[in-house]
Amino acid sequence: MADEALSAGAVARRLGVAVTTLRTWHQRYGLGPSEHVPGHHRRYTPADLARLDIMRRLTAEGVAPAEAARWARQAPAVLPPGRLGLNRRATAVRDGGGTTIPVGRAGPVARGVARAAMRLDSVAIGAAVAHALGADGVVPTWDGLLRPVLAGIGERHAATGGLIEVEHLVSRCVSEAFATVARAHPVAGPARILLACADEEQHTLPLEALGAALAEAGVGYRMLGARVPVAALVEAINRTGPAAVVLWSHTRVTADPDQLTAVLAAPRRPLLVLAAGPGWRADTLPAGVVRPVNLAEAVSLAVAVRDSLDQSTAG
Amino acid sequence: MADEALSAGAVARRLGVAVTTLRTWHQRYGLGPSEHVPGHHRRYTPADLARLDIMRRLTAEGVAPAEAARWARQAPAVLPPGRLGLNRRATAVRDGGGTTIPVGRAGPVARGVARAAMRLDSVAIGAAVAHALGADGVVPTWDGLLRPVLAGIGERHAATGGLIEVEHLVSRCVSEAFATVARAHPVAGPARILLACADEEQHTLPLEALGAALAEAGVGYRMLGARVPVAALVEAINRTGPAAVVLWSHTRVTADPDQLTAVLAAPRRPLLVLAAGPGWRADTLPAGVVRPVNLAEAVSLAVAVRDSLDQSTAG
DNA sequence: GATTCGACGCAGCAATCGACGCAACTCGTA
DNA sequence: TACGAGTTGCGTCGATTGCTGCGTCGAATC
Repeated sequence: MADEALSAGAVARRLGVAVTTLRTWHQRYGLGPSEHVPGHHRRYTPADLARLDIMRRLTAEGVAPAEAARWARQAPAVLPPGRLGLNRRATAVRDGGGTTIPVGRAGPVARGVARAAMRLDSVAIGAAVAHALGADGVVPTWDGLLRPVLAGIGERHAATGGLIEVEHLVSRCVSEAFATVARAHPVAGPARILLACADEEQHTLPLEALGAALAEAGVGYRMLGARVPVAALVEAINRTGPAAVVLWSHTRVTADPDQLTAVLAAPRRPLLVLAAGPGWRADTLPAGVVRPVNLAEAVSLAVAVRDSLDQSTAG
Repeated sequence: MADEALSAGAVARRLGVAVTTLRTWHQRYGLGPSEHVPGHHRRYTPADLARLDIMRRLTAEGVAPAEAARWARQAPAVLPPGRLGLNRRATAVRDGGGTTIPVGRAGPVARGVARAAMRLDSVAIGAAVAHALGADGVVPTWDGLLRPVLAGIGERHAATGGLIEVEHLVSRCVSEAFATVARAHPVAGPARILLACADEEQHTLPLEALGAALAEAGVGYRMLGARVPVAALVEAINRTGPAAVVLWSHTRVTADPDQLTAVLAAPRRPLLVLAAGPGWRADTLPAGVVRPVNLAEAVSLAVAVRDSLDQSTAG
């Protein structure tokens, strides 16, 4: 029970900064004990300590102190990437065979989309996807409907070599649906999140899903699209100074960690760098890069960044 | 006191222009912070930001920067995002260069799109393109606006090697706009036209333009998308029995005439086979293949096929 | 008596300042 | 068709500004 309240000296020693700095942070950035009577000693609760720890970590990573403080002040400890378990088990429904796409137990809607895809019926695909997006939202639709269908097509394609036209057709329809969602949710503020594919990477759909989810959540973003060379990515970062950068890599060959290193070494280093997609290997990622396991996790991280204002130096 | 005043860098990042440009605008057009002591840092108030936003919006609409600045300077600081005057050039103002995309004499709207593209401002691009599509229709917009801009980007990309991210961004925006057009014109009848890229061909945009134009004309079509192998194309033809097939090839390497031969040899041979795109060479095309020189020609051919078909079945 | 408080000052460094120049685009003219 | 004039965005350079961490000092707190 000794963690009730820490004195300023104890906190300073624990964080590795001077006591005076702690006072400065309190005065300049409002980053102090939540309950403090002027003139009396500061007593830091564990929550205050967590805030200060975020501040310390961000400044250690090169984020400008004022910005780091803003981030730390309004962060309800979002940095630990918690597991958002959502393995929803569906009831085992048997469905007929024929020339279809394996969708596993993704439900009847997925099966319907798969059949429409085999018919090359883009109207039906678009209608079904749009309806699902409107009814369930982007993230559930992606996880529960689109990813299973696309995975099924991919599986089939890998096994038989055919079905390429089906894959393209579904991709286009899904892409259109995402674009419609994004257009239906215009975002007022400036775009603080940059979405880009890794170099040579041409799978844009997951990034578009993320974009649609962000638009749904009211977060502005900039989408660079497929095959972004490192130089172009760094230039875009310098030009627009995003708070977060999401780099998507679908396969291992496009997941060159040097791209992430280049992003981290940019003059205007983003607050948050996300390495998304199955291509990245966790053990080769440079320090300071977060690897979301989920669309949902990527969205929540990006939403958390939204509230951080820019103004790198002006206080 | 946090968001009262923005630094120059923060404003530049928010607008998507370089910091030096901001200073230039201040010096040349008097478009700077209302209270600024020479030698001291510039602090932009929300009102100043609103002025700059007017400047940004006007330039994105194609207004010459000097004129846009004049407009923004004497704006009552509170101009909601209403539609301002359209692309009418009042006085003969010379329009300069800078780091832009050459659009030739394609008009102020093209220049506005080019400027917005350089700023990676997808919202402005999408709005301008959507407005042009709605006002002028697909074919004129493609020939008069989109193709010049895209050609300018391509030229510049070929010359300098950069600008890839701009190219992707514009492509995506245009693609979304086409999709929106297609969705706004639902076609009742069956899809009799099949649109496909040649094998290994990945430029989809011209095909999407054709699709949007067909939708606008009330002609149903099926879009297969990029990189369609010959086998997949033939199978799709057999499965759906289209009256016309459009095969797009952008570069010469993807324009293998054997693909056209295979289409002509399909069990359900289409009434009309179009070899579209600059990749095809007229002297190597098999007999029975038509080569449209234009988007307009492709559209009119497709419309003709539809009409003749309707006559034969319904008459 | 040890520690912390608020206030103040100082040195290092990143961002910005003003000035200047360059390259590129458009347009009028020869 | 070629070329010069007018515009425009932005990179560069040396100087300046202002943010940042921390030390110091007299008074107050524990």
